[in-house]
Amino acid sequence: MVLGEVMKQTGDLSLMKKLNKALVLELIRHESPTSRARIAEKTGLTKATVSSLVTELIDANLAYESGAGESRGGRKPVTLLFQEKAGYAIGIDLGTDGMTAVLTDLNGTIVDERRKKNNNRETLSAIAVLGSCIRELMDSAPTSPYGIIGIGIGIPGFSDEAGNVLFAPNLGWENVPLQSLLEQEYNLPIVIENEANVGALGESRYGLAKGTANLVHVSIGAGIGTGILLKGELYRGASGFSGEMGHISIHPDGKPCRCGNVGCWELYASENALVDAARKEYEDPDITLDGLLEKAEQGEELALQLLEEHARYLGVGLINIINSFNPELIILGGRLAAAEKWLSEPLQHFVESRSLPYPRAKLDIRFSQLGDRATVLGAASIAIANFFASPKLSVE
Amino acid sequence: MVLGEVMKQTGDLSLMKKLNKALVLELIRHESPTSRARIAEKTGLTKATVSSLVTELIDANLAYESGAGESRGGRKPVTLLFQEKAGYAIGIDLGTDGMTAVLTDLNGTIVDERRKKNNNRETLSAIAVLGSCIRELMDSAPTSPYGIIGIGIGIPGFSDEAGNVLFAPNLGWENVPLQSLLEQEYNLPIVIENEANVGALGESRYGLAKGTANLVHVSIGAGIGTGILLKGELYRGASGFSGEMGHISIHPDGKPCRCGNVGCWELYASENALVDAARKEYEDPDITLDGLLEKAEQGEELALQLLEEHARYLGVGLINIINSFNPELIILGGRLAAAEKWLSEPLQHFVESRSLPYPRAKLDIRFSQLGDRATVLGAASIAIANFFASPKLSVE
DNA sequence: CAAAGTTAGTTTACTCAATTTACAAAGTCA
DNA sequence: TGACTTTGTAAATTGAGTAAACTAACTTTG
Repeated sequence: MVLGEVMKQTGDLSLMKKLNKALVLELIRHESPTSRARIAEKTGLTKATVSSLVTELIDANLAYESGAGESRGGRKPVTLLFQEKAGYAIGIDLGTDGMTAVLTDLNGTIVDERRKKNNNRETLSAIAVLGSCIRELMDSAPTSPYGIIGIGIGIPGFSDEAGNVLFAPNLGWENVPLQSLLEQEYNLPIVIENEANVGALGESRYGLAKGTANLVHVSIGAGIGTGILLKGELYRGASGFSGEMGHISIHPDGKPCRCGNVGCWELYASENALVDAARKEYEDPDITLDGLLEKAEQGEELALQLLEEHARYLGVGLINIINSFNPELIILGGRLAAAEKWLSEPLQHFVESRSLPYPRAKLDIRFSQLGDRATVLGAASIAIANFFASPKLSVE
Repeated sequence: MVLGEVMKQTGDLSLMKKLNKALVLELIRHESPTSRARIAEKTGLTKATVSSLVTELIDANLAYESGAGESRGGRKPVTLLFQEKAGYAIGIDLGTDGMTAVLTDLNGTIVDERRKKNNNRETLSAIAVLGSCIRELMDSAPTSPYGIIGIGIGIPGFSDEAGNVLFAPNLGWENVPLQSLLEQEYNLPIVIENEANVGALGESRYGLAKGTANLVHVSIGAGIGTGILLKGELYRGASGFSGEMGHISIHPDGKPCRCGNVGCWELYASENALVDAARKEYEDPDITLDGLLEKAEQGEELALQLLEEHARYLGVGLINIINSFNPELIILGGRLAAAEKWLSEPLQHFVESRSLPYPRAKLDIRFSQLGDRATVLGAASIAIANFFASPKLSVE
C-alpha cells in the first residue's frame, strides 16, 4: 500500500451524520440499557441531535424503547435497547476433517449450530457440505427485518482481499475462489479470513479479551497460528500474510521445516511436537494429547515432566512475541488450551524470568475459555461488523 | 488501552472543515505545484469549497500563489505552492557520546546543523549541551510567521507518552523527565521518541521508503533496535515498548543477554557481535568496523568470510520479522549499513532460501541511504506532523 | 482573426445536519 | 405543595458544502 494512493474521505454532511449515527448505535449496542439523555452526555452531542438519530435507528429496526428507567432526580428516562433480533449472521469454522457452523443474532449470541464431519481436503466435497450447513442455518433462522446479513468463514490458511483461498497447506487447497463461489450461490456478503485471525476477533469480542485493543491470539494445534489485533483491528500485513509467528525460528541450526526455514517455533511447541515427544518417551506410537493429559491427571511423573518441558518451549516463542509486539494480552487457544492446568504456572514463571521488565509490566497471558467457539464467533462477528459498516445503514 | 475508554470524535461542522482543510493542505504540500481546479478534481470537493479553503490557507501563511501554470486547453490555472518557510522545526539525535541537531523548514529540508561531542551518560551535562544546540538553532532560524514550531528528539531508549525517558540502557538514564524539563525552558512542543522509531519515520518520509505504509526499520549499531511503521503510523505497542526485536531469541540455549533472555538476535547480528568476532579471528583486540571493512575492500578472505557469516545471522532475524509482520519493506540502517556492499547479496540469498514464498512476494530489503540523517529528519518530522495536527491550525 | 469551445476560479442561492434556545412533561425532595 | 431536576421535543439559527450560473482567460478552428 502506498500512502495517498486512494483519496481520503472528504468531509460532508452525510459523513458527519454517518459518524454520529454509528456512535449512537454503538452506545445502544454496547452500553445497554441506556437512554437518549445518557447518550447525549457520553457523546457530547446535543439532546436534540440524539433524539433525531435515535428515531431513525428505531425506524430502521435497530433499536427499540422499553418502558421507563430509574430516575436520577427528575423525569424518568425512556430505556433504549438494541434490537439484536433484527438480523442474523452465520459463522463457520472450516477445519481439516469437519466444520462447525453457527447462526448468531446481531449480538453474536448463538441461536443454532451445526457440526459436520467431512474430509475437507476434497475441495468439491467440502464446498458441498459448506453449502448444506449454510442452507440449513438459513432455513432455521427466524424471520427478521434484515434476514441473514452475511457469512464469515475461518480457514486454516491464507486468503486475499477478494476472498480467494490462496494457500491452505493442511487442506491442500490452492487458489480456490471460495468467496465468489458462495456469493454467486447465496447472494450474501461472504468474508474469508485466517482462523487464527478470526479467533483473535472472537476472543476480543466475546471472550476474556473483551474490550482489549492490542492482543495476540496464539492458536496451538497441529501447527501454531497467530492472530494479531492492533488498536482493535486485525493486522493483516502488507499482503495478508502476517502472523506466521509459528514460523519464527528459535534455533538457527534446528530441524528443517516444510516452510523452508529451520528451527521453527511450531516444530517445538505445537500440539504435534508435544505428542511426538510423548510417543517417543512412552515408546507408544498411539498416545494422544488426551491420553497424555489423563496420565498427567493421575500424577504420572513422566507426563508432568513432558508438559513442563513443553511450557518452556512455548515460553521461548511467547517472549519473542512480547518483545516484538508488546501486546496487552496473549491468549493461548487451540486444542492445547486444554492443558492449561499444567502449562500455566511454569509458563508464567519462565516468561517472567526471561523477558524485559518493561514490556511485561502491562502484559497478561491467559488461556482461551471460548475454546473452539472463538473461531465461529469471530467469523460471525466479521459479518456483523461489515453489516454495521455497510453504507446501506449509514446513508439510508 | 481499552476500546471505548475515550469517546470517539463526534461529527460536527468544525470536524468536517478540519478534515477538508487538512486534505487540501496535504495536496498542496505533497503534490506541488498544483492549482485549485486540480485539487477539486482530486478530492471530489467542489471548486467553491476548495477556493474558500485555499484562501484561508493563504491567509494562514501556509500556501501562496505563484503566477500562472500550463494551460490544459483553457484558462491558465493559478499555481499554488506550499509555504515551507512559514516555520521551522528542530530535530535531534541524542547518541551516547554526542548529538546531532538540525533545523529544518516545514518540508523537512535541512537549513542548519550542529554536531557536538559529549559524554551523554552524564545526564546534566547532556541536557546542558542539548540546550545549547537548541538555543543556537533557534537563534539561527530565519524570522517566519510561526517561528520554531517544535522539537523532536530521538533517544536510544524508551519513553512514555509524557516524554519521560523511562530507561535508556546505553545512556544509563532512568526516569528523566526530559520533555517537561525542556518544555519549561523553551515553551515549545517537545516530543521524545525511540531512535529506531524515529529512524523509521525519517526513512518513510525522506528516504528510500517514501510513501511506504508498512515498513520495519532495523537499526544496527552497538545493539539492534527496530522501528515499526504500520499503515503509515508508528506502532508503539501497549506500553510503548514495541519493537524490541533485537531481543528476539534465535537460540533457546544461547548466550545470556543483559535483558534476561538468552540467545538474543543482537548478540549475534549487531555491529558489536561482528567486531567481536573479527577481533577473535584476527587475534587483534583493537580492530574496528571500519578496519574490517577496509580489509574486505582489499579482498582479504577472512574479512569477506566474516561478513558473509554475519549476513547469515542477520538473515535469521529478518526472516522472523518477515514472518511476524509481513512488511512491504525492511530498511537496514545504523552504522552497519556501511557494509551493504558485502552483506546485501548473501543476505538476500539467505532470506529467499529460508522464508515462506507468500510473505516474501511483495517484500523489499534495502539498506538505508539517509544514514545517520534518518534519525534527525525523523525527529523533526514528528514535530512538523504535530504542528499540522494541532488544533491551532485547524480550528482557527 | 473572430467565433466557438474549454478550463479556472468566483458568486449566489440552497441544502442539510448540528447547535442554541425555549419549553413541555414527568419526576424528586423538603 | 412548590421549587428544583431531569428527560425529551420543537423552532429558529448557524455554518460548511453543493449546485448552478457566471466571469475571466486561454486555445482551437474555420
